[in-house]
Amino acid sequence: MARKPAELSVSRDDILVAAADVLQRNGYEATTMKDIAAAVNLTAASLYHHFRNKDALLLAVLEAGIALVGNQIEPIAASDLPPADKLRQMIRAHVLGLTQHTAIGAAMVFEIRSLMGLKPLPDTASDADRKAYADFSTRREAFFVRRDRFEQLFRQVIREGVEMGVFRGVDVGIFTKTMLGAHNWVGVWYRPMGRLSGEEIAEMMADSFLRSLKPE
Amino acid sequence: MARKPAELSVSRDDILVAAADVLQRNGYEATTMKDIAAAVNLTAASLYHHFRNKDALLLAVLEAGIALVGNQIEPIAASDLPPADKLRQMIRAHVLGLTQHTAIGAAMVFEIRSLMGLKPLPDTASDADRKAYADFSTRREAFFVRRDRFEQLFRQVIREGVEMGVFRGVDVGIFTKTMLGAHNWVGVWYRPMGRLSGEEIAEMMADSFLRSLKPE
Amino acid sequence: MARKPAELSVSRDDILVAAADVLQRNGYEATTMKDIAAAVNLTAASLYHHFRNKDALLLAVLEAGIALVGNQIEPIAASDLPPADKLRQMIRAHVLGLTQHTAIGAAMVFEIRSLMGLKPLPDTASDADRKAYADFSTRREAFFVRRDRFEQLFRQVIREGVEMGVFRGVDVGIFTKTMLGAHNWVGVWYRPMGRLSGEEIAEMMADSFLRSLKPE
Amino acid sequence: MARKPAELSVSRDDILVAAADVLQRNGYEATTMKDIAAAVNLTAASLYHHFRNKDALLLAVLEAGIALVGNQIEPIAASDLPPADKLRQMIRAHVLGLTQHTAIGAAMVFEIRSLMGLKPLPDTASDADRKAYADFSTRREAFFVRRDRFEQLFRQVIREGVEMGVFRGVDVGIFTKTMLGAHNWVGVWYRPMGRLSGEEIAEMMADSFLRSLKPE
DNA sequence: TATGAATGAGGGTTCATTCAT
DNA sequence: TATGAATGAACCCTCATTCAT
Repeated sequence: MARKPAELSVSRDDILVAAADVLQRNGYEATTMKDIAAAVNLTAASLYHHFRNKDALLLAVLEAGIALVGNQIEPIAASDLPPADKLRQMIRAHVLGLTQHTAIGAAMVFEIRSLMGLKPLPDTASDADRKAYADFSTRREAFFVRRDRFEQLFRQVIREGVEMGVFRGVDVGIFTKTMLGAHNWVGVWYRPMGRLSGEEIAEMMADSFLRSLKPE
Repeated sequence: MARKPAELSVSRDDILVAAADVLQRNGYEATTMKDIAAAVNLTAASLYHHFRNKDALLLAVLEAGIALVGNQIEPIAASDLPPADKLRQMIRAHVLGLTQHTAIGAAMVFEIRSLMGLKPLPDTASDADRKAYADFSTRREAFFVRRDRFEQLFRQVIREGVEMGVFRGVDVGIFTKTMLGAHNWVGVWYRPMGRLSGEEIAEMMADSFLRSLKPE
Repeated sequence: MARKPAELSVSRDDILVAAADVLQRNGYEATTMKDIAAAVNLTAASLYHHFRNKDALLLAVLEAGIALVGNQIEPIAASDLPPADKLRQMIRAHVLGLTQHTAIGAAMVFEIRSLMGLKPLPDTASDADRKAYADFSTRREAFFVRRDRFEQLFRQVIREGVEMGVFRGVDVGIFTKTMLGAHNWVGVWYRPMGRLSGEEIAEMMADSFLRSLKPE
Repeated sequence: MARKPAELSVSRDDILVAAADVLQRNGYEATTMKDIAAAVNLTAASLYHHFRNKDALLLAVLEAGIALVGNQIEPIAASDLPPADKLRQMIRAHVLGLTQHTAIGAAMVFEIRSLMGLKPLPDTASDADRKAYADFSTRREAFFVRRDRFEQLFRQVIREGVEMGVFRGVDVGIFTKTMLGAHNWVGVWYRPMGRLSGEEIAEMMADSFLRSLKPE
């Protein structure tokens, strides 16, 4: 009534990767713990050794997602490249990242709503539950903060370029949303073995948006 | 995929009675919703039409229990009988009530701990959950208040008797606890078809405690 | 033992609108029939007088969604406007439509996955069930066909413009996906009472993409 | 990859004491092996080095409980004191014992039901399991025998006193149950640092019951 | 049409228990 | 001895759906 055969027990990260994959196909709500467990050859009960509950697993996937893109974009944004070059690189990095990790990328796009919609604690929660939830809430907040910060980075390059006159006078907010919407959608339609590589796609998208920003 | 055959759908009270019975045998924690449902020929899911959850069911049973004895004792306590007569009647009513409804009586004795130990809400609770829990908490508090008040009634007759000198100078608190302990235990050992009737037992117990109170 | 207060009993369309709204907030899987029913002051059971089941309701919402945008875009696409003007009008119509009906727009974006993931009929299905399922499948197919056709319309204007040399030589597929991704995302971030109107946003987005297509 | 800090690894008795304490608060069914383990700074798995399973742990606690009171009362009952003195001492010893070890006392009161309700062996049990179960059953039986014998001791003094005419002619069974019920309840309401000491309480209760037995 | 009561089918989670380390 | 990882079995509860009224 216990134990796994052998094959090097699964790590927390293995689960994360598999979970992202399952989530991409089914969505958070339609995905069962059993589904995720099966993807790593465990039982649902075993997942609870690695994650407190389903919500925590989702959060971990999304944290991985934001780290994935954030770690790429943030250094570029912090560099002192001129706006056009900086934006081009940021777009390329973003799109490329999403094509390389479609599962996590798609989770970022589709499952954030689930993270927002999570039910608060009932008044009946034990102290331990409350503590755990507080931790969870803190991390959830941190996630949203980082995500917002991420958007700010794009917003800033664009604003800078506009102010310096190297970009035309677009509405910074709308342009950013437009661009990020296009990026996000990549995770929906991109197929690894398709006609074009992620790099080519990233290049094309960067090109499109930069052309769009060219001053008259 | 639905419906009950016929036989006049079960009422909330039917469930309560059956639940008390199952609880007496197994205890709250060891009793499953399925057990209770089976006792009224329903499925567990159906119970949720009548009670929000298992806790609410327990509370309802206990409320019925306190009402059972309270409704009997309170009028007697409010009467202007002399202390000895009043106490005698109260004891008889209490013990008799418990022998007549052993299941509910036993629940009162054994399951209150479960009612106290119920986990508070997690911080994740929805507003609806919170509202429901607040209602539940209110009723739970009311239950404890009524139970304490119940004990006060016994305490008062005894104090009155002692002060009037018709009872010996016992420690009111200890004597009350002793007496109520003896009563409560009746639900544990009384068997309906036993050697003695509930009335006989009630009579004997009343007699014992009143003799014990006789002044030197 | 029934009856709704007054307010002219709910129509199928009332339900559709309300359902889209609830879906936008919670997503299909997390939305219960009770949620939707509550939004139109009905009970869940009553919904089944209007829709065969939850899937059918989803499909109806999505059909409404595709009709919403399709009915606007198709006539424009069929007109003989020059590519640039035609595309500009199509973008404006699409974005404007999505801002005007954010709920339905968001459903189109987020819930299609649910429509794809629906589980097949159980082997135990009755003939009536099979018939209904067949009808449902047919309509579902039609939905996807129309949706693909919708994308083709954009693809065609762009191809035409490229071939005529009025647009630069973009990769038609990638550019279309990029553009539609940006559009879709509008349903996610657009807020009715925001700083800019839907028309302004639509105008800006059309402008951006057309500039991006300008030949060197 | 193990080891406890220092503090002289836990003994079987440490676990017993801690377990009784946890049981008092939560009840057997609501108590998890993890709860008990935590109370002695172990993990649940480690408990299995000391007790075959959860049931065995419960039995051990109850055995300790019956020994606690039995070892006190049995010698008194075996002495040749006159009935009134003997009963007085027995009551005092019983009540005092329960106030001194409330946790074990409460377990005796509340958890015996759990010991009775234990589920039988599954048909799939191994021979070793069957053997262990047989041992367990034997010990469980012995426990109940000793507990019944314990009650008999009280019954006998009372009968003897009645027969000798030093006690009034009470119904021996009912009086014994009444008295033991009152005793048992002490574990429920007694609080160590309360207004009265365990000895004072024991004295008062003994006094009450002996007065109650005084012949007319 | 509308609904209350009922249910089968899960889904998330907990828990006692096992085993390799 | 001690423990971490794993698991089967259950349990509470939810939900889509049905049917009699």
